[in-house]
Amino acid sequence: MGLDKTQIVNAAIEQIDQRGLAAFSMRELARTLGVSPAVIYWHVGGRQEDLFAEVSAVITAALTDEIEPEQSWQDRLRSVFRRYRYLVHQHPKVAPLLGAQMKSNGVANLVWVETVLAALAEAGFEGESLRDAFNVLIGGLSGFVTMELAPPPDDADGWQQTFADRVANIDADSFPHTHAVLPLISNRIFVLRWQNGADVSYDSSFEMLLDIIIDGLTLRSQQQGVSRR
Amino acid sequence: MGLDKTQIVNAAIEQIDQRGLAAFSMRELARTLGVSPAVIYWHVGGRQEDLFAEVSAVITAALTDEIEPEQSWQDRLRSVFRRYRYLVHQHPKVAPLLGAQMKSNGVANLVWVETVLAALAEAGFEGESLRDAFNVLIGGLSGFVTMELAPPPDDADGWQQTFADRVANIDADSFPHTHAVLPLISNRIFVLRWQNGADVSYDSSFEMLLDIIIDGLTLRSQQQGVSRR
DNA sequence: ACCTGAACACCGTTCAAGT
DNA sequence: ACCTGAACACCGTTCAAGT
Repeated sequence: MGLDKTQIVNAAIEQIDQRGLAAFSMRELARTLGVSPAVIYWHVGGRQEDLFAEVSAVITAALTDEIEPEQSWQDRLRSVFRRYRYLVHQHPKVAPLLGAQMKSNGVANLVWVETVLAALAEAGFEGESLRDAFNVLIGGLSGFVTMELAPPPDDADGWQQTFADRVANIDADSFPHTHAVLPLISNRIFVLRWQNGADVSYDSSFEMLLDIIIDGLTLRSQQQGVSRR
Repeated sequence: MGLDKTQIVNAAIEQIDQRGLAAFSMRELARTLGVSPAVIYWHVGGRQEDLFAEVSAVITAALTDEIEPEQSWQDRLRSVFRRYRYLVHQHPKVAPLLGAQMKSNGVANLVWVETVLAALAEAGFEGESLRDAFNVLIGGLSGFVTMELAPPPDDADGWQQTFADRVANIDADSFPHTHAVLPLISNRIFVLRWQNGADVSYDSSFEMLLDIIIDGLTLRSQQQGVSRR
């Protein structure tokens, strides 16, 4: 009675949550499981990527829970993408796997795809614009979460401090607009920050993007509807 | 007369372009430069992350070229994000560095930030909504490009074929909406694809997202303008 | 200032062999 | 079916020493 794929995947998630993706290692994982490295390969398939795909699948498994079919298509989309963000925030250090590796996001669950496509079909999208609307949602919103949770470097050298200082000393003559709003944006906009979305809230920015996209899709679905008649 | 930081960074870009980010190695880079590994550390700073940051900086250096100040703020934003996408597409395999690593996207150039903030200020954004508008643009649009160019696994095993087959055989009863539009979406939407944006065009999806965001910001800037008077 | 060589402490992955 | 042990071919990074 020994190891189990589920246990291995859970241990991997735990290890990533703690030490981060960059520090993850198959051998270290084997060590914490008290087992020879080869065991992991035996249970999970030939490559590290297979394990990462499993990790992604586990984290996104609960994506479509709590979707109520009687809601409007807009509200269903809101729910499912808010939930995506919520689930990834439970494991912020896994985020790059979901956003920036195709084997992982290819595994993602079909119920999710079906839910989004059903909502868009109900809205009246079809053909190429259905495809585009789908990609707008996933690319824009999952993309946002990926950027939001992009991992900072390990701060062995004092990178955070150095970068914070650089930001604080941005030249007012060369970059007047930036300088003028520095207290407002410092460490709180994507390019000028030394902490990520695990430490600084991007809630209101995400909500604004979500609103803009849903509104934009609503508008375009009506145009579609009109042109079909 | 020897090596130079610029040469090292360029060689690194070339190596990533060819073999991909996963296969990148400091030692291999040293080998192709005909030099001891230690040399790279001497020229570029103590860690691989420093080299990657330089790579990112080079690729995004030309971001704000060709911006014409007499254009409307909407058109300037369109230009700069289309150009972002264009530049990253020149080096698709570097994309994860820009989207999913903070040290890299922290380095990104201040002229870019200034350009975006200036456009948003002209639109009438201020305070928290300025911050959100900025994050909506970078998070949504750069995030889209990151997802679009998420690298597929090396196809040593026949992952592409396997996945393509899985998609082709999606069950019509369990996933009716997905099944109904399969020919349209197969390999062309983010979750159901085995190639990425380097091989399959996402132009129209990106343009739709760009339109939606600019339109949404225009609307919200007018509401801001009204409330200020 | 720039480079070499060697060393340290690791990796991922495979494979024969054990039970 | 599940696991061990050892092996192969690598890594990133540092440091003394050379010119």
